[in-house]
Amino acid sequence: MSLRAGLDHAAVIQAAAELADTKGWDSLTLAALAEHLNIRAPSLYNHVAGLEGLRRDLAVLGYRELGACLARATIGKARDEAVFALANAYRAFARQHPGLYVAASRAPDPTNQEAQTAAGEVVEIVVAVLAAYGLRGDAAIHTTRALRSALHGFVMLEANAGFGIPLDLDESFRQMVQLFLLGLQQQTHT
Amino acid sequence: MSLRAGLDHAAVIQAAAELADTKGWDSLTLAALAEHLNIRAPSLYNHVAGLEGLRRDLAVLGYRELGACLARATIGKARDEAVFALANAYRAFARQHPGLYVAASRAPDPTNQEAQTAAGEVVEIVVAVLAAYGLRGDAAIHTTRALRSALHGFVMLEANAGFGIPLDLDESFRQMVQLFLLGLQQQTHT
DNA sequence: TTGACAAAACTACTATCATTAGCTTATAAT
DNA sequence: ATTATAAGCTAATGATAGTAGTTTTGTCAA
Repeated sequence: MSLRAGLDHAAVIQAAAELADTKGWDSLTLAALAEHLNIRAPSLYNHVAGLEGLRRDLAVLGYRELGACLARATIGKARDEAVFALANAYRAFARQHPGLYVAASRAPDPTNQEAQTAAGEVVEIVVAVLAAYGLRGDAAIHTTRALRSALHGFVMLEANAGFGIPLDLDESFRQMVQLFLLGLQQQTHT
Repeated sequence: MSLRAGLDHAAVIQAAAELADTKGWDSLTLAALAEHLNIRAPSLYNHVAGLEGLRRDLAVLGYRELGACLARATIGKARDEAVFALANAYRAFARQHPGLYVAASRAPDPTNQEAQTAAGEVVEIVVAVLAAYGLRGDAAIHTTRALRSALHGFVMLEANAGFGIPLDLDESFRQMVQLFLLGLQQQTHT
């Protein structure tokens, strides 16, 4: 075993993701991360561009993992079945990776091509699922935004205990997706 | 003019709201607030219970102002007209008061009756608007959660520049509310 | 095998911020 | 006028991010 920690960029980001998921996004500090990795805080600057850089890099990991999760869930499915699978996978990801999800809910760095691509792929999956309803062009974008808003809003409110009343959240989520699908059906009918 | 600043709790919270709205939620620090008020940071502890207490108190102001805003917008309206008015007022509030909105999107302090009441009144307005569609009991709660999720998700994504593509956001928002109403109509038909 | 180089880690330091403790003084009620 | 309270203050501590400069280690080529 070497005396040096032997970290690289990926290992640091991975450790940061674990820390954010277990201790919370707000508790992800360079000091805590350094302690977790058994190095001194300034050594982290060899791998990430400060706290902001760490958060940006974590966002990219978040886009990728969320995208992979959604792709896995929707493969081989279509229309309502695909939408339900997408929605459930989205919510499951946010619950299993609360810190990484928050990281991924930040806007991708406009100057970073990798970030743009990874974030774009998440959107593409939603667009692809909705394409089965005949949505194209602007209509596809508007509807994608609606679905994303509902999913994002729900998981954020859930994570923040924003729903006060103790009524089954699983059922609320199912009904929300169902409501979206009913509306979609009506909209594409006309 | 007195030598003493003569602040009280309300004035401090009000100043904090302005600071959060103009400089951003993350820039709301006790140091910045104290400077803005021309006092020293420790003096703030005469009015609020630290940074966390300030945020909790700001949340209460947020619930109240948001509730008043929504009530004003929906008074004298019913059904689809009321839902559109509510949604537009909700989004307008989040845009005009980005800091206060973030404060209000935190869960109300369970030990603070005032916070619970203020937050509850916001939910009550949404429930009341949806009551016109014959929703009662659990169904009303599920549907309220769906609408809140969509609204919250949209305004948060909008505030974080989360919608990458440069396509008219006003139109996206209108279509999202329309989609919700179409679904609602279908759901309550059966 | 050895030696040089780049990377990874370190120490030491500064600045900002939240927070506590304890002191001072303005103000308002008596 | 006196006094009690509350609003402000200074001073100090501890956590954190970040910078500068140094040491050390692993690797790779001579």
